[in-house]
Amino acid sequence: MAKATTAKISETAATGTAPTGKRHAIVEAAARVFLTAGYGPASMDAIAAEAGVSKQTVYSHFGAKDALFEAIVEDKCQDLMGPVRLPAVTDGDPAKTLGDLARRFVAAVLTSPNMALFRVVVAESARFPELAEAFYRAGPAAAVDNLAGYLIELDRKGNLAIRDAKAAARLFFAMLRGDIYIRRLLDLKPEPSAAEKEALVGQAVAAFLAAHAPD
Amino acid sequence: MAKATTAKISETAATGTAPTGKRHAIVEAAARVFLTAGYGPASMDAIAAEAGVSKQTVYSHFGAKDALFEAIVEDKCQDLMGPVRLPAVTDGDPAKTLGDLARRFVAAVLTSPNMALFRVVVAESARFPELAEAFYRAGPAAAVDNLAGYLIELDRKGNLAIRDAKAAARLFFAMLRGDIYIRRLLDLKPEPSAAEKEALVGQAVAAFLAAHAPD
DNA sequence: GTCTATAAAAGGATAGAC
DNA sequence: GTCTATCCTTTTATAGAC
Repeated sequence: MAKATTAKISETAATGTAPTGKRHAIVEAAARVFLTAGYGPASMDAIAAEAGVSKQTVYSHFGAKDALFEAIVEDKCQDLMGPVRLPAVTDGDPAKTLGDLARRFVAAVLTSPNMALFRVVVAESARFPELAEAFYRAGPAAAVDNLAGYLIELDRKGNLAIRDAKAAARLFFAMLRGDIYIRRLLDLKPEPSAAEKEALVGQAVAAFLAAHAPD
Repeated sequence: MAKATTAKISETAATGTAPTGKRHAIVEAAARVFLTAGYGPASMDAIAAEAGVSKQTVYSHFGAKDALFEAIVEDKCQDLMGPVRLPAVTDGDPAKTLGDLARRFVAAVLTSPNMALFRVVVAESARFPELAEAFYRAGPAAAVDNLAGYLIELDRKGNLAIRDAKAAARLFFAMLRGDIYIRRLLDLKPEPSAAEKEALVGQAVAAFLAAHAPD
């Protein structure tokens, strides 16, 4: 409750609306509320309270509830694919490279915040089609494109036999999602343990390599 | 608007609340509204209007909104796994048997009504955990159990090398869901064409057989 | 820019007549 | 059992003072 009288330190920075620090607080609070409660049940009052500001301040910054929601989701979509990207140079053992990628994929994707984001985007896909599109492009599609490039390379080298690189990449990630992805979506299971993740990775990589063995 | 004066024909049938025909109308209307709009936005007024009855009649039959929702979802969960079940005798070619199962799976699961059901169950998994559990058991889990039995049989006969039957069955269905399942969840794609389904089936069955080839 | 009220509407649930 | 009319809470959004 104790409030500093003059906390206006860094406000002449950005171009448009100055990030007074309150704007940041609103964004973080809105993310928490939207991702735990969902779009409908998340009230602007709850968001304002969580951010420690008045409701009018929220409206001053974002105008309306749907605009705030869009801002939050688009923001979260930014760092979806960060961890799930192959390194620039991939000259090692394909099994190891794919295993590393798979490990990063399950570690990032099955995370609770990530599942919460996906859940709310799915739930609101009818009302916010652009967000569904943005999520898919920033997440699954980006991952597929990234891997497909590597698979073409492996095919060229003769390490694997890949007919349709994108189809193969999709299959790879589908195997990695596995059944756990469904259970995570339905909130039936907590984040998998390290052992479970490793089992998932091992099964998927082995199956993928067997399915695309050369000759 | 024209209403028959005496439409009470079959009401002394069931045990508890008599299915006057209006109850059935309410169930069908509620299913439509809940599955298209989602739980929150689906208003009891809209359901009553869609069913052509008064709101009080809806409350007389189901008591509250959440009870109605549970009744609808549990009802829809009944016929989830109907098509996706192996026949009693499975003595043919494993590739063909698996292909048939896969075809029925994608035909049933990727259906719009089915996706709508899954979407709403996912969205409300926090508020209705029992429904999420019921859905998983009636759908994915039942499919896995059913297939796992057949896979054990194939392993015994030496047709395939299956270490963990349930894990293998989960992998099979995960491959079948593929990337399209995500796009369908996000409402980015309509129901896949026959050719797309066949491609999905072919890819999954081939990969599965390769991954579990004996020797 | 930020706050404290307040307006205006929607929706879940109930009362009481028939 | 069914309907019409109503209550009451919640929630989005705005008005006006500082």
